[in-house]
Amino acid sequence: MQGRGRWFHGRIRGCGYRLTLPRMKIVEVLNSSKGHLSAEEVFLKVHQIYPAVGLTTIYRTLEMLVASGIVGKINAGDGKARYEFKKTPEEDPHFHLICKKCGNIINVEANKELDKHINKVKEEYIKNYEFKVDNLQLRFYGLCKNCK
Amino acid sequence: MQGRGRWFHGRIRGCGYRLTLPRMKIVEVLNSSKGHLSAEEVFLKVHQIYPAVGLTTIYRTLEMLVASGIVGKINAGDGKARYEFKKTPEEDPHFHLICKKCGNIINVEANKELDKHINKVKEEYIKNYEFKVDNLQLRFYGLCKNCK
DNA sequence: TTGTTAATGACAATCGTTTTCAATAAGGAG
DNA sequence: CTCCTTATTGAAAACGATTGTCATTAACAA
Repeated sequence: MQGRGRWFHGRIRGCGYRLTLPRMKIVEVLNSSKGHLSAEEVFLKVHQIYPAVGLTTIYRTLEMLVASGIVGKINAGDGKARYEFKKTPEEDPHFHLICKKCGNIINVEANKELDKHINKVKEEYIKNYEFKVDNLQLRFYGLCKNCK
Repeated sequence: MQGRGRWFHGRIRGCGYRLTLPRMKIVEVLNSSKGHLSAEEVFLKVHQIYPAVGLTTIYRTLEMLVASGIVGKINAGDGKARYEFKKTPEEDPHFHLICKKCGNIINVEANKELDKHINKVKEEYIKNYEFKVDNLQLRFYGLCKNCK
């Protein structure tokens, strides 16, 4: 990630946003964190390396990063949104296992076979319902290894 | 729905809840409404036929109905939960088309083929991640006919 | 009919998120 | 490098959906 430069810096500039200190710190934290973080979790982590940051800036920057396609946002249903850094600029289709108890979110690879079938019905829906599909989410709710 | 009695009355009693007037009115509204209603939309509709009702009761009753399996709850990501009445006591697997603009939710039938494949990967996840899957959601986000 | 207790409704409180606004800093023009 | 415009910032207040509190009411078992 150091070698060919950080793709997301260019992406931020390319989308017409300024490359500011708080933004760099926020992306840095997201980049070095595993899993899906809530806005407050991001705030706490950023605050450790850049105490001047405000929670408002976290929210605004996260929205900006989502709009730029650098960060994914998912709403698991517990009232707080969670954000995950995208490792690559390309779309990387994956699904989620969401633990009803601890709220933890696990990424799972998009099975080729399944992916094909989902895309088939997607085309059907576009035709039958005249619905323009931008993106889709497949989620499995239940109990994770630790919470069972 | 009149013929063999209202299955949900028995279900409510069976789950240990009392059959009260506000509850009957709320289920009546849900039963006769098409689509997915927010708590406030339910409140406004119930208020027309039973003005004494309070918003708090709407929320509490909706949660109770979800817990009883009479109503489905879905969180489309716009900050407000939506509720839909289940026509039958059995699970009726279906997916959702969610309009990013107007927030409208369209139910679509669960394609047999797709359903089979989803269940296959579900079994995989249960094995590979030791994750107990209770239920799943497949959503397609985009623009509906009217909003395109 | 009565007594117990769940359910109700008004109101306040909570929580995540957004808005407002004056102060600051990014980065293009010169 | 310096200046100037304008996006960005942080603190605080506002917001909207939902939940808690509590005294009053009504289900329904006895």
